Amino acid sequence: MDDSTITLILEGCNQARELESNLASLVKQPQLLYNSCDEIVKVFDSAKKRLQSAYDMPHELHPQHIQIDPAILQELLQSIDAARGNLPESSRMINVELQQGSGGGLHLPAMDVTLHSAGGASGASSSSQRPRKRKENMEVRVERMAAPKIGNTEIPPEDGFTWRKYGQKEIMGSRFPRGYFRCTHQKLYQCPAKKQVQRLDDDPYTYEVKYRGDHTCHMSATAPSILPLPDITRAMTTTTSEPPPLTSTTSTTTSVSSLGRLLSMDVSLSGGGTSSGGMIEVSGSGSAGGAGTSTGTRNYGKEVEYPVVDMADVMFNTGVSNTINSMDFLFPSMEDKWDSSSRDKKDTGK
DNA sequence: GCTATTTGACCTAC
DNA sequence: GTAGGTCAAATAGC
Repeated sequence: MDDSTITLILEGCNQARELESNLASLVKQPQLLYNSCDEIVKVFDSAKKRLQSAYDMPHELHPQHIQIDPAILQELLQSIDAARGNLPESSRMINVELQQGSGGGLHLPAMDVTLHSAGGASGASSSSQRPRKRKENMEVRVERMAAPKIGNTEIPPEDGFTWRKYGQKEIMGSRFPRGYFRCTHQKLYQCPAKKQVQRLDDDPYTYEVKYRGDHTCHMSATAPSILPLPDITRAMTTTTSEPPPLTSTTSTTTSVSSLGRLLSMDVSLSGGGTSSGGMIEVSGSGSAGGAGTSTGTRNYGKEVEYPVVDMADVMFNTGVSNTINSMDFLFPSMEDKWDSSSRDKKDTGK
């Protein structure tokens, strides 16, 4: 390997570290943050090209996939939605590919995500249920998640939030009952987020999860952990899973695509596309939708921590980082989260 | 004792 | 009137 390539890589690492050290201030300046990311990507991209030509590497390596806390992904999508702005309806399709991994760390199940406005009159419901007018014009997000095929398949898939079950009901025409959950922090932070979890009749190993309302618990200064958008690297792990099928999307110019490149995942805006297994499909005119995130969560009292990788790890897809770096200052500690949780007293006085 | 889950009853949109 | 959604008392687990 020639020295110039190594120099280039080191330069990229330096820029990444610089970005890391300035991240706290850059989060308030999205444009600068974008530029910094773009510069780093360019440097690594250049190094990659040199390696490709020098070692006769295939020009398109198998994309390695980063697993993202779905909650963080939601926030990412929220930002994407905001960035998308006035794009025509037909251009609002965003495809994000999630790969069900087999390596270490928390591996999130492949899932389909569909966003649509609950108040939208034109959007025909995918279900046969009659439309039900909501009291609040809340956005409804529908996700499909794979249930564990071993162990307790009754446990809904982890999604990065803490939920409290408040009801379960047999649904007409469905073999499985529907579970009703609301955010654990509903009382403490008036968080309106709710979700419904139901197993599919035709596929008991798949859950359909409907999310209503946005998490506001993270907006409180004392709220449990939530990550600002740029912190998505916090919740990413790399995986050496099987090469996925290529996504067929037509990119349009947007910061999203660069962000996707940065994250080594396929993120693009397209004028169409289909949703298939493992594909996240976002459509509709989302507003302030998008739930918050957390770096860890409890599910039925069990906490799961999301592994962390360095940005350089992300870029090189090494997935070998085991260091908790200085980015930590950006994130509320799990201790804080638990302190908050412990303050979430039982809802009394009903 | 505190918190989460279960589950029958009740409320509400359609 | 019916089905979906929510409440809240009872219960379980730590």
